[in-house]
Amino acid sequence: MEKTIPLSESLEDYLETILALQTQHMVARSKDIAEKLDIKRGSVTGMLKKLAAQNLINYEPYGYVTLTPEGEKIARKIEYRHTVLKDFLFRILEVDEQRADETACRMEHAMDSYTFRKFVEFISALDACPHR
Amino acid sequence: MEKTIPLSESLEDYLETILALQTQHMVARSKDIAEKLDIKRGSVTGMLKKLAAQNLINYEPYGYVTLTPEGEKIARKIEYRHTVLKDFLFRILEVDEQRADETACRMEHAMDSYTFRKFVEFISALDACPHR
DNA sequence: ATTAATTGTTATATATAGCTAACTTTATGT
DNA sequence: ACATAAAGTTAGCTATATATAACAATTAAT
Repeated sequence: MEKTIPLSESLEDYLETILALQTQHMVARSKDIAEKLDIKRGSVTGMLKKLAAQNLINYEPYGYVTLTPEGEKIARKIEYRHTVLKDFLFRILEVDEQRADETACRMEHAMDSYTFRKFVEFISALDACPHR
Repeated sequence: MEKTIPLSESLEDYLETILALQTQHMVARSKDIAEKLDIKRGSVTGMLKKLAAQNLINYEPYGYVTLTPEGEKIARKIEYRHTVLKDFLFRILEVDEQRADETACRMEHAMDSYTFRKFVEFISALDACPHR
């Protein structure tokens, strides 16, 4: 049983970004991670090592980065939250898309799983309600 | 025009806590701030200096702490967000109160003012809707 | 195949925010 | 008033996450 240290927001963002890049290009390159997160290349290396140390990514120096199954699980969770939150902000609150995206990015780390589940139920109920 | 450096989440939490203590006891004591935030006394001093340096609190070594008008303005904003978010989580999502409180604590820093305004409008509309 | 450009890494430095432990100041109890 | 307790401060340490700049490896171009 590997102890599951809760990940920092930063590390969660890295996983989410790696998933997105992997989806587009099969693998993630350090440079692209840096660009997406608006972080310098040099800083990325250290974070990749941390993720690798926790078995969340496959990382070899100078190699491509891919998610391990555990890493992908977490990344998909964050990605899902991002999608749901952005949809709420954009479609329901009618916030402009860029702002919705940025705000979702921050909010996605703030809810525990239980609360998030309740939130999803709430949105479903809302969408099912014909009176709006 | 003082440049308004955006405050860190931590500093916002300090202001919010100081407001709460000030409301209860007229002034805030370092020890009580430490307790509320679950942070050691020693750590609080440094943060109070930062807040004082930005003119958000009145701070004299060994003295009581109070909010300046600017500090109070920010503190009330955060407090309001906390209230609204907690209410949403507790009353609407039906998350238990403690969890609602903790989650509100994290979410209150994640929304920009515009998005939050939209959120408040949304909740008002929701409460006004008789079909639920 | 060399050279040049790009990408990745390393080492060092910075900022934030926390802790501990020793110390100082202020407040309390008798 | 004096001793003790409580509160506040300080200095030094830690961890996280970033940046910069020099260097190494890889890739691309001719």
